[in-house]
Amino acid sequence: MQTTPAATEQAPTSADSCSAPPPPHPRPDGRDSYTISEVVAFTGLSAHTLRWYERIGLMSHIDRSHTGQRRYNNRDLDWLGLVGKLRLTGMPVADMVRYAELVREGENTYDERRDLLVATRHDVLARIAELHDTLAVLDRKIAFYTEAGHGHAAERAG
Amino acid sequence: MQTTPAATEQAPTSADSCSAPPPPHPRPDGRDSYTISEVVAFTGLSAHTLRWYERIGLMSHIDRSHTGQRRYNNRDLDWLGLVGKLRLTGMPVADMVRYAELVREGENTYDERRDLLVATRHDVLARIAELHDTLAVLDRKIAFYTEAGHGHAAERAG
DNA sequence: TATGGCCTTCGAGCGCACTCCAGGCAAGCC
DNA sequence: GGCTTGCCTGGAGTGCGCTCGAAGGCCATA
Repeated sequence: MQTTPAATEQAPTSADSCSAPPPPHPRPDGRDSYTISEVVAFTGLSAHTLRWYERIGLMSHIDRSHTGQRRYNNRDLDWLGLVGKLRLTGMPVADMVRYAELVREGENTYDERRDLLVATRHDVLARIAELHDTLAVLDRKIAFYTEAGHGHAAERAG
Repeated sequence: MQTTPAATEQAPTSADSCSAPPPPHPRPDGRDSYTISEVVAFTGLSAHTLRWYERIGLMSHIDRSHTGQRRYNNRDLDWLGLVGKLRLTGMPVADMVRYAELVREGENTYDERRDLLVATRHDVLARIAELHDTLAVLDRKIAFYTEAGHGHAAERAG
């Protein structure tokens, strides 16, 4: 954020709020049991994806109704929230599965879990730095095109 | 960077410097013609990828030696630098190809190019914000595990 | 009873961004 | 000439993260 010389941070345009759909997480009300379609609504993930997460061990087995249907609880939703965040960092699903396994193994994996999160944290910092770099490049190019549009087209830009 | 209460920024561990290979861009010396393998060394991309970029129109046709081998020039390297940055933003290759086409079409596409870059800039800001969010989550969890490791394991964390 | 809707499982398919292979040519060196 | 190295081409293959389809179960409402 601080590396951007050009362009004050104007209020999000409509196009902007489009690009980031309003958080599909209106979240629970007071219950602790949700059907898969409710979780779809909360998380924005597809039912297929939710079932797939369970199959690959990214989620522990979900409670079932007497008819065998999945009933997600608030802890499951919390977990999905974390998974969503980790996904944003670009962490491979396999690594998230690893973390999930550590959680299932119990408290004696605290150290390993911490290490994993710390490593992820470093990655995130690195990605943020990269993005700031990129932002600087974009700002230079945008400035160029803005200049050029204002009349005197001069040097050529990629 | 500013959202991190826990964990002082210790010197990168060896594992860390591994995860981010030192910039594979020692860049040119004084020439303006490079073989594909030199470009591989500069960019860290594979020769396969470089040829593929050309095939799909992400790079304009590269000069050839009298024997038909590719000879990249400094402008090509600059372009690859930009492509590398855009790639970091998660921009799809197809969009980059679109931008490349605009560049090839000439100066009358300045406005459209600018629009595209501005849109990308918004995306980048959004991603940075997401990553800061994620960082906050990671820091909370890391703090929890650090606490817990120091003796009193209490509440349970995901 | 039947219709619709949402659920189940298993397994195949898809889109993206590469990645690799087979087969071949040209140049340089012994 | 023979060998190696480096590059060429077109096209097939890979890995990831979903995404979808087929075939069927359960159950509420008409």
